Amino acid sequence: MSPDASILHADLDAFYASVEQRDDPRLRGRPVIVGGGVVLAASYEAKAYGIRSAMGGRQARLLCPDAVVVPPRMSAYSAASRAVFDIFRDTTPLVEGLSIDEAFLDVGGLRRLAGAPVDIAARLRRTVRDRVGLPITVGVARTKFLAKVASGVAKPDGLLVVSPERELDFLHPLPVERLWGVGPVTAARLRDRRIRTVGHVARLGESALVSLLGAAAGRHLHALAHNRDPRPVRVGHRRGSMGAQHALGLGPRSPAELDAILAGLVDRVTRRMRSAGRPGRTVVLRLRFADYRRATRSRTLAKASADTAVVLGAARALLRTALPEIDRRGVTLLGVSVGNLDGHEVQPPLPFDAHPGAELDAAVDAVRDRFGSAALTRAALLGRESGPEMPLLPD
DNA sequence: TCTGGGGTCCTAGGACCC
DNA sequence: TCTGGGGTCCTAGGACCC
Repeated sequence: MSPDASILHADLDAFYASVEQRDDPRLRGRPVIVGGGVVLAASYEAKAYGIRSAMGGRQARLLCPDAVVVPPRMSAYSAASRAVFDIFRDTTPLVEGLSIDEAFLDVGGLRRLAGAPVDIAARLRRTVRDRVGLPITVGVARTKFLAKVASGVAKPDGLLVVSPERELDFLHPLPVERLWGVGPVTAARLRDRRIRTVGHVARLGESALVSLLGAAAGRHLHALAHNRDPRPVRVGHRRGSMGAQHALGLGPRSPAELDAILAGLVDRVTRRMRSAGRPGRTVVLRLRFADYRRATRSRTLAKASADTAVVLGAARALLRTALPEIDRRGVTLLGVSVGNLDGHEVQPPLPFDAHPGAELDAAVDAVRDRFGSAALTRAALLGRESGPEMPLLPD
């Protein structure tokens, strides 16, 4: 890991809402909500009223009746994202995208060429503002995790560098919710133990955290609280699954309706898989019931496929098995995703007599059973010298 | 806070193999 | 006759992220 604070986390501010304000001057300076049923993004003017992403639309309008609600324009956001990522890649070849609106950039090797990380970050922010017209916040630190925390603290439209000698001073007073991987459930679990800040987490032993949160989460949190995060910025890693889903509302649905929706979802997913050249093996049916609890049903194909008919066949079989439960509980969301992209074909086990090494395996087992492993080793050594006619199995 | 759409990673049990 | 440990794959569920 570089001893320098040279990892940037660049994060567009209120991305969808900012694109809307950029493209329609009447929206600038006003509270803007993107998305109707649910808030996909809220401008900072709307956030001031307590509106957050993923909030119900009704609740949002109650908090701020004057907010302008606009439908999402995904293609405009994709285009803006591509333009911003082009600027990222002009800055450094080491760009790791995290989502449509944020990325890590490693600028460690660029000091002589492009200046100190803080100068590179400032220039990056200016360029994104000038060329794409969007506000972006950049955090700079020695580790990915800390760079992300820094950008979160610096938002909106900010720049924050955490120098290596001030890392824990910066980190420890922050609330635990700032740690990557601490959501509502984990935060509540920690709060019950009076653990409220990152500093409190750091003072806890790793084993205490592991027993509280499980092995992976406990070790992960312990490491982050001490700013131990050795992960490098990785270029060009590909996603492991692709999916599509559709929310349904509360009305009853006939099996024929569900089947039609399912076919539409599979068509969308397999089109994307084919255009990406990424066949997959594990078909997952995603369900949400009327009580908003979720369930998945999955099935793994012998061979990876991006074929509509093949994936639909598997999805239909899964839906059929779920129909009784859907009947009882009602369904409010249907989704299909395909994982195990590029997964290798699994060879079915060969029948005993077709297995090329089967006789040898049986002979080896027989020798071990009757004479022990020492005899087996001796036989193997002799076998190597004397060739395949060496009798392994005494009659 | 009454509910979108797209993902990631971890856990845990069972099957199966060596 | 009884007793092992380790590894992989599959399925299902859950927490979390943007």
